[in-house]
Amino acid sequence: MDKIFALVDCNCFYVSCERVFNPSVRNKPVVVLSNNDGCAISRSQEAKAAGIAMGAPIFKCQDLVKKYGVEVFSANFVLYGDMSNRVMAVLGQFTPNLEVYSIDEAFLSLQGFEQLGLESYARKIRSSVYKQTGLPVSIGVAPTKTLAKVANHYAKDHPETQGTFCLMEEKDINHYLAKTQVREIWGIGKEKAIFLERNGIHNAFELKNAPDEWIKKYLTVVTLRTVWELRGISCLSLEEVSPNKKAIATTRTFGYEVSRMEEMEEAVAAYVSRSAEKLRRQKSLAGHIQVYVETNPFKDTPFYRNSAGMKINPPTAYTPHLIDIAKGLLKRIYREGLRYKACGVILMDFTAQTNEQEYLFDEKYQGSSRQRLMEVMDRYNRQSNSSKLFLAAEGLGKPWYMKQAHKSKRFTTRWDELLEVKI
DNA sequence: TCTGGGGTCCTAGGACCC
DNA sequence: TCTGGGGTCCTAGGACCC
Repeated sequence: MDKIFALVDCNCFYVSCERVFNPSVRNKPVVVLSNNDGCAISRSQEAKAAGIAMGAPIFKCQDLVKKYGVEVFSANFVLYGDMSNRVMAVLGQFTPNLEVYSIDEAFLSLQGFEQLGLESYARKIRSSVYKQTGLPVSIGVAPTKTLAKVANHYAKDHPETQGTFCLMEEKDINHYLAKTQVREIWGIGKEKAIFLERNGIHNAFELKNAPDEWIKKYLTVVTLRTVWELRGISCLSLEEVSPNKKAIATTRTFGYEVSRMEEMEEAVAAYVSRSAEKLRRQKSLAGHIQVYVETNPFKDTPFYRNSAGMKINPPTAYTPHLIDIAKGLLKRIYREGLRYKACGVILMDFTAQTNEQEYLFDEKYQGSSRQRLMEVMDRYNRQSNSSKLFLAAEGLGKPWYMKQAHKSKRFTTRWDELLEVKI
């Protein structure tokens, strides 16, 4: 039986989340900023129309913000993560086969639902998500994931579709592929688009008909899969169980430029802690750790970036041990007198927690009591939705912490931040 | 003054081995 | 003067995604 994929994608997700709890910004231009209140990473239609580009540094848009009365929010990922879970729960009511692809997107298998009418089923999904979460979504339906993306874009950009679009017939598919630029295809980025256009391939229909050998030779098997998907041959299947991560990174820019070693150490310790929490959540041990630091790349002063990594043998998920190693790595790359703008910690080479090996000689990090300590910290912080329990190495004040001047409340995950309705 | 963060996969090239 | 060939593993970097 032929496959049928639906791609459900939330419209300007972060902005829409803010609008659910703040009706006063519903018909206004709205942007949500990246960490540290840096760039615009989510924009309402009105903000796009006002000329605020995706990823634009907000300080460069102050004129537009003032002129159009743009409402500006700091990123509130706790809120967005919780809203995302709610959307996914609604989608789960409509199919047993669901892949959560990102915080604001999911692929659904609609195989077996044809007799209900794909068009009307998609409309039902869309209205249910809106009714139960307050979030608007667009839905594209097609025989492959890549074509579902095409259909989804069309639904999003054309109001007459009312947010849903099915692309199931060969004739329709060819028609819409001819109207799709190669750069808009899922999997074709800037570099590949330039290469394709230089070789006379401008739209998705032309790419669909390009010779396999030529694609494979110059654009690797990855793009060949994309081409097959455009032909309606499904190469990318539904990944219903999300596999464990192969790398876990915590990297941040600072609220201000940091020079002192002690502050750098605190930041590294804090980022190790965040990474190790995620590591333990997926029940893994890290066999390699990488630390990097960098100065502000936008300044005239010479840019410095350096990283150091180390094998961890035997692998561990014990935060104090990881912090010790990370601090040692930091010492190797830290240069006195520089002003650092960011640093990061990356854990990788994971093994399963059940394979934990005992230390033969070094007893400092050994023993089940250490593991229990981590379990207790994780459980408490998770249940209280906070990071009240943390290691002193992270520092108390965290003066280097990112700026978040326009942050909304955690309406859905904190009792003390619930939405108040005044009558 | 102010410029995000977190992932995956693939390839090329070097080191090393027999 | 002439100086093999094939395999694996690791790392860095590119390209892409949201």
